[in-house]
Amino acid sequence: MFLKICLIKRKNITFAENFNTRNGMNKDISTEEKIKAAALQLFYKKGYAGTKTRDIADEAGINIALLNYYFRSKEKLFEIIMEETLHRIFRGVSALFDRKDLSIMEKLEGIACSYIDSLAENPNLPLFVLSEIQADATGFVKKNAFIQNFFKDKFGMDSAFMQEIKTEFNVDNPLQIVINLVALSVFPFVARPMFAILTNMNEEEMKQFMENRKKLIPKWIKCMLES
Amino acid sequence: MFLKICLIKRKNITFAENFNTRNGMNKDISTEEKIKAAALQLFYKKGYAGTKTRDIADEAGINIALLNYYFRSKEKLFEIIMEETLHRIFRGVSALFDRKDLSIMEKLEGIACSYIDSLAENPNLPLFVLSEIQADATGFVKKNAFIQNFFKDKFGMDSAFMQEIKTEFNVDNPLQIVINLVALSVFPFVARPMFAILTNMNEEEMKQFMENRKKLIPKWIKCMLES
DNA sequence: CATAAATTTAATCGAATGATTAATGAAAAG
DNA sequence: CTTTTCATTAATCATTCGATTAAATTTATG
Repeated sequence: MFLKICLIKRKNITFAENFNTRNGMNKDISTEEKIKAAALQLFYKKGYAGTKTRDIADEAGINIALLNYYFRSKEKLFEIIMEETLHRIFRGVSALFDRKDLSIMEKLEGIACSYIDSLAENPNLPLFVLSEIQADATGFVKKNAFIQNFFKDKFGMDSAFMQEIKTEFNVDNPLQIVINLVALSVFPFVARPMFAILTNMNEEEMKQFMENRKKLIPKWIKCMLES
Repeated sequence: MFLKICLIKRKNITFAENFNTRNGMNKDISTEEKIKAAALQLFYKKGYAGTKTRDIADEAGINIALLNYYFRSKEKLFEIIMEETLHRIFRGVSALFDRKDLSIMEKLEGIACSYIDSLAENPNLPLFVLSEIQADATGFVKKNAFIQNFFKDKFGMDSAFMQEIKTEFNVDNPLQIVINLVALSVFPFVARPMFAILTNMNEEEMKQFMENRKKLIPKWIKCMLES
């Protein structure tokens, strides 16, 4: 009963309204956003099971009850964050692929750059997404069905992009190349925690290392395509 | 008190003795191994926090108390599995690197092959290791300090191998190449759950895809080194 | 066989965890 | 100013979870 009322209430108040009326013109971040920001950091680092609602509340500087007041449950909060995360990832790639003025090589370069830039800001993101899928693949598919269609559209065997690669270069399986591109861009971030331990690199060295790859990866991919 | 006695007791019985006397000549797998096997599968898939002792017990077909009888706690069991996992990973690479009869390219080829072969049998392994490090890097380092020295020995900037690469080929940072080798070999397994969802590949197609890479990766690496 | 030791089980304890309630404080509306 | 609505808190409930105990069963030993 309580929950039903609560949710109906909140439906009438969009975030924008709340933001402008209640808290008075961006004065400080809304509670809802504070919770989401805290939850995101913790989920990214410790995963769903490893993150406790009390930790989120502490990190956000609020009461546990507020978390449920705004998001109903830990699981719902998680779903929202996962969904926003996925959209953030795919939106960037999507925009790049819709541009008609870029050649294949330019698009490949663009992917590497945009991945590295955005992951530099969220280094824990890819490992978070991948391990949650590993933990519960069926649940993930059920909740994020859109992804399959998206991928089929852009990277399916008979998509424009894949056909172009196949004809322009003489490659058997373009999927191998696409995987390589993502591997070279994303893996250093996935392996970053281990990499940091092994190499004793500091923050700055690590950043420079990744930065260098933005120019190197397209070179490597090009030489794969032409070999 | 109970625990102390329990542990002291168990120290006098090595696994081999137990195996041959108690259960009579390999007749069936020892309880200890059954628990470890079940725990490994679950830890690999769901991570430390996501795996419940009751699930391990169910999977192994035993009582929860037995888990603590043999391993004292969930955490100790986890540490054992993590340690064995790490040793399994590094032992293979180590053996390869100690061979004097192989050229650099042969070693690089060997790494790709051995990674792909062993990960084909434990596809969930890399994501497990990497995400546990992400969840608690300091704890990991404390418990597995040997890794740092190992890596410094084999892949440190002034190790024989790295120096060889630097002189034989004209590469600025050999670490970039090593990371690429690992990325190309390991990433497909890390991304496997997502990859499976996106491409709708079945088990057999996936296996063939990975198998093909064993020959492709050395080719790609070679062309990176020579470009 | 009888006794001791090792293994296994059922029952349960205490702490942690997700969620809820009822009360309080703050802001908006009339 | 009063009333209503929304936001926040402290306290607490119900479950889950890791761990332990004491008893039962099995296996080894003299």
